[in-house]
Amino acid sequence: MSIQFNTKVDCQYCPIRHRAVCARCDDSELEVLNAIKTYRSFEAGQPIVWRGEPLQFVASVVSGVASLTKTMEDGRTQMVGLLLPSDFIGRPGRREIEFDVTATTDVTLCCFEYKAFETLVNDTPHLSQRLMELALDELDAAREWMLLLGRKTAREKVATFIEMLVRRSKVDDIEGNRPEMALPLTREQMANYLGLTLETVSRQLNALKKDGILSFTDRRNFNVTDISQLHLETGDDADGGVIS
Amino acid sequence: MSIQFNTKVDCQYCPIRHRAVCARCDDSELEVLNAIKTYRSFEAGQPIVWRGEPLQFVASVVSGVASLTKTMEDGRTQMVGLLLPSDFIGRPGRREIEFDVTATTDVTLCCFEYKAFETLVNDTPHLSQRLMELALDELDAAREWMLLLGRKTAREKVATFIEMLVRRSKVDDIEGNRPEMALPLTREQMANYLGLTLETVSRQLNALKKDGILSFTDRRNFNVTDISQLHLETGDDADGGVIS
DNA sequence: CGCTTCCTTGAGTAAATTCAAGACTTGTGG
DNA sequence: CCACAAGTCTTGAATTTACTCAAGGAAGCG
Repeated sequence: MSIQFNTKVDCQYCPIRHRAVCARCDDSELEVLNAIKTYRSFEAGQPIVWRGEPLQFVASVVSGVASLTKTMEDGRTQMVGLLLPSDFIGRPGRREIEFDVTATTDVTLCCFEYKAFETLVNDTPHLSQRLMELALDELDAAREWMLLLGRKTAREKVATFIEMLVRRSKVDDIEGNRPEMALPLTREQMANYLGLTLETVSRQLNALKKDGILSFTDRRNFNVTDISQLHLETGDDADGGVIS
Repeated sequence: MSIQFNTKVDCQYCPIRHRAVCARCDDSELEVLNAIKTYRSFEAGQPIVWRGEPLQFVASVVSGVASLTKTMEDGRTQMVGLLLPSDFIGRPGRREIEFDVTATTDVTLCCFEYKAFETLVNDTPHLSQRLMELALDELDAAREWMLLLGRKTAREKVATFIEMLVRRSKVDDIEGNRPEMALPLTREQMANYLGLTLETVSRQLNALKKDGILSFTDRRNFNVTDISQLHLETGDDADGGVIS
């Protein structure tokens, strides 16, 4: 069994307070949200929503990582989104989604009953504005990923994925030296995100290790040993704009 | 010089009236839009907006086709969106975009000055709701394309592209028999949309012709001779749900 | 007519996949 | 504590798909 995390944290102390759907809400709006929110936990591997199934709730990811995946009839699958803390599940006016949402690590969600949330959105510009921002951010991210899927080499894909993990996780980390990080996905899941096979992902990760860009403490935990070289490997800039 | 098309058509008779950003507007709202709109035309190949350049206007595509493309430093390019009539350029709160917008055929846009439109959106729920719907539609389309780019074969990619053209253009056509259609993109542009090379696109189109699925009157104009087989070739269904 | 752009087709190549075998990790039960 | 199984990951060898390179044909435009 996974760690349960169903104790409601007051929004004031919520780690995703300033990035989630509630980011623009004032104190009184936050009180309303606080009153109707519930926490739910999912173990790694569990489904959160099935494709085509009507949403019972919408939710923000509080901790952990969830994935959005599309599957073809013959089993080929493509991950079309990765939900990290502060990301949102569910869209106004869309009761069904056309991909599966799955917990890839243990996940805690801050949930709102579908209908109640919809009503609230209609009365709360701060919420609907933020939902639009989140949707546009996702659209930008999806298009960035289209470039990766269509045009990048295997090595560039893997480097880009690692760089994205570093960028997104820094939000939660204390400034300064770069702590060890965990891969929230298996080789197979990374392959499905990057449009590769699991063998190719494995080979490329080990190549980045051999080249002194990453170092691994075990198969899932690593350090970036050369962040500027990592950036060069993404193909995103001719000359590596150093990140940190 | 291309055909100019700068005569303002009254919204009432506008071909995209019921699908564009104005779809939900009532008569009085339409009057306001009608007063501030202007038409602009672009010849095939002309840039409409450069990446990073502040938008002077937002616009709906009235006729023609425009493309959104991302380019890497070394010249690799990926088309991340295709704008057909009724599609919208520009998003609330985002004055800059991170891709180039280019006319791929002669294009006519229904334009609104950026600041004026933004003000109007804030006062008009019918507009902001519709903008959200359009953004979510684009997000769905982007994710569908991620599956194509990451997991489909060259043949499936080309078949999917043709099927999408047929589906989207039917909107404007009279019901019944399938009229001749034009490819709005060169082989190279299709390749950039599909994550292929232009040679591969050419080979796959000719293979679909050889297999009796398409027939060409010239290089840019074709008929779908076997729509249900075309659907089978997209890989989207194990057994082809017949479309028409 | 000549130029340019677009498209086709062939031959050889390369990047990533497929297939296969085995190693490491973790948890379960003897 | 060890054996065993399941899941995950690595590595090698052969294969395949799409790419690259190259040449030439067709269409459009001055």
